[in-house]
Amino acid sequence: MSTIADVAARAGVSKATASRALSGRGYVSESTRQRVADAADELAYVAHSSATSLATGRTQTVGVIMPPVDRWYFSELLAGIQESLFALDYELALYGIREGSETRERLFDTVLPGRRFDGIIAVGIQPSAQELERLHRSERPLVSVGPYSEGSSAVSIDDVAAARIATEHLIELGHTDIAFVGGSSDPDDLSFGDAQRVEGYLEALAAAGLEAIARIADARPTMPGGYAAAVELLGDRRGRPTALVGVCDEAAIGAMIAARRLGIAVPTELSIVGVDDHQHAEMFALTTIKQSPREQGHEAVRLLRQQIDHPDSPRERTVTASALVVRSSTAGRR
Amino acid sequence: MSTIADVAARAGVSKATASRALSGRGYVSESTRQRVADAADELAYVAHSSATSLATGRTQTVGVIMPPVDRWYFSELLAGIQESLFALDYELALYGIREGSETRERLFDTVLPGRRFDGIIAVGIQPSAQELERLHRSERPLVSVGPYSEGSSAVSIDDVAAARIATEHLIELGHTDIAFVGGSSDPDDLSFGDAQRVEGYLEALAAAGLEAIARIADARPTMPGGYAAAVELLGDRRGRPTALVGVCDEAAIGAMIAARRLGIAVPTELSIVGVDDHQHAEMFALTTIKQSPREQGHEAVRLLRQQIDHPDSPRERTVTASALVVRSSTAGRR
DNA sequence: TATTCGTGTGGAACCGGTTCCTTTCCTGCC
DNA sequence: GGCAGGAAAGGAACCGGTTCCACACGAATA
Repeated sequence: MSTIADVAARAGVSKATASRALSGRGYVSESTRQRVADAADELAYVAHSSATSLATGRTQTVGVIMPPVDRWYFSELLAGIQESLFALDYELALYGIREGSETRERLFDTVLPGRRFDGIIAVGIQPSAQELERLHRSERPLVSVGPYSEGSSAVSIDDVAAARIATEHLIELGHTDIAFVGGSSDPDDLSFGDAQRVEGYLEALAAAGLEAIARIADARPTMPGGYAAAVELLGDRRGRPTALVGVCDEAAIGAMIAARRLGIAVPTELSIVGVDDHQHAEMFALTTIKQSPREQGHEAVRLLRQQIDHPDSPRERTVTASALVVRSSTAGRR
Repeated sequence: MSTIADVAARAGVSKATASRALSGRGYVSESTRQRVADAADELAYVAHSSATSLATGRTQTVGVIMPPVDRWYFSELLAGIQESLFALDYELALYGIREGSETRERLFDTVLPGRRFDGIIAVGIQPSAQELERLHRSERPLVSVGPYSEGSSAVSIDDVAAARIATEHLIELGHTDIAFVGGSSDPDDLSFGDAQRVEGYLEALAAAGLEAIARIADARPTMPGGYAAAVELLGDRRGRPTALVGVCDEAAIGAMIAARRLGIAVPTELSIVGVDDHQHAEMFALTTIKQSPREQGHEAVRLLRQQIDHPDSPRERTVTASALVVRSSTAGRR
């Protein structure tokens, strides 16, 4: 591998001039710029990123901390972040995080401070006060996706509103027995956004004076999770709700499949609404609240770059809109 | 942020000694080692990774190139790679790649040579001869997952065998009209493994003298893809096959849902078998061929590390086993 | 007693870039 | 003709680590 000294020697100039010629900063005559460029080409020279970042203090790398990407939302979000970063010539260092593991500790204590990332994107993470302090002390821009904490930029969907809108849709259709699929008795099991959705569901019920009928079924936010919970919920013919809100589309689809197997017609006997507008929602004709995680990824990068380029610019919070998409999994109560 | 010079000054020793004390290499008396450790603690010192890698030539970073993680297989694989790398204290730099984009060119020409990765894991990528040459010239260990190319280690599933076993299972059950869901008329649309699966299907038919009945339905390897293809395939009551092989479980499940909607009973009227043992397979009682992408991720890292630590060790190829898991989506032909 | 050897430590070079500062040269203006 | 100022280029310092080498010291060996 050739170094800039090799390039300089070949072009007959000093390292300083070669560096200026290649970066385009500072005075270099057109003819030598060309000579240096040719020399670099011939040697297939590519700057050593560690050397560059040591000299400049910028790593051109963004650290991304997120839960396992096995849910559609996260994989889409990651894709969005990836696209934007690649376009801006930033590298993406990925850290998976399992809630409550000691890996988390190591991450915040050693890894993040050691790698001098130009910025950090934290997805669905509610950092502890101590962790937040460590992050802020490092003075590096931080954008969080999902939870919002004072002092850093954030992009979030209004999960409360999303679930509220979904629930209101059912109420408007005349339903008075509406269950929620995808809560959890153990709040640690619930990601931040999911907890907010439970709240939105409860809010809508309360606003309609229906708080007494609230029923929250424990379920992981996955298709099998929704399936299992719905089997239980719908098994009792008598006490069965006439409508369901899924914590996410996966859970809602799982519930829909369970209903079909139990011979319960959707939407005539049971209305179902989800949240996300998952790629499968259309195929199941699922009424849902549309989110665009990919665009949220783009937005997160935009906010981060804003802070990297203008460290003194104020922190921003983007709340992306949620729109009801009515398909045919919901109908008026008979 | 404090540097090793600060630590050395505080402990009253030279930079050299401080470095040795912290890394544990070379002679340092126990008492000074302790003093240095204390000083580092007090200053919350963490080594600057760019400086370290410039000095040592190792970056403690592995580059991972993979398709978008929107398929279960890839997200599981990524999780496996992530776990193993984190445990070994390596960073993971992620690059998404869309087939045939010019991003790919930039990746191989500039990004990969510039970042001095200690190793590279390429997933589902068939590098061109030129790309391969660039990678090898950089002398960095390369492990590919999926495709296998001479001169680098690889971990792959035997996709041909997997689809063959799946097809043979149906043949043994007496089926003689077996279609494949998830081919593509445009081979560029097909990832490497998917193309192999088509081949395995054809092989099994040929071995049973059934090559004449081969029918391959174009479909993206997703649930909606399988659904759409199956709707078309099963729409014609007369010419409809009695069994289907899905290119992956997602496609197979999509087909299963299509069958249900069309009122075709599974497995009595239609047998379906998939490949992967996706997390949803159990819920749909899908007979399938089990893969363990997460373990493949672990294995890829193991192979890579082997090459990083012992550059002269021979290249290895691990082919992970596939086992038929019989559930209740397949039955004998009536 | 002189030599060797194993420890412990510091100075300085080095990794490969970037950038500050200085010098030289040339053009334009008073 | 003298001087200011801008363009072009090189020398050297610097970023923050690691490591080679030299040196000092005490104990063991000849």
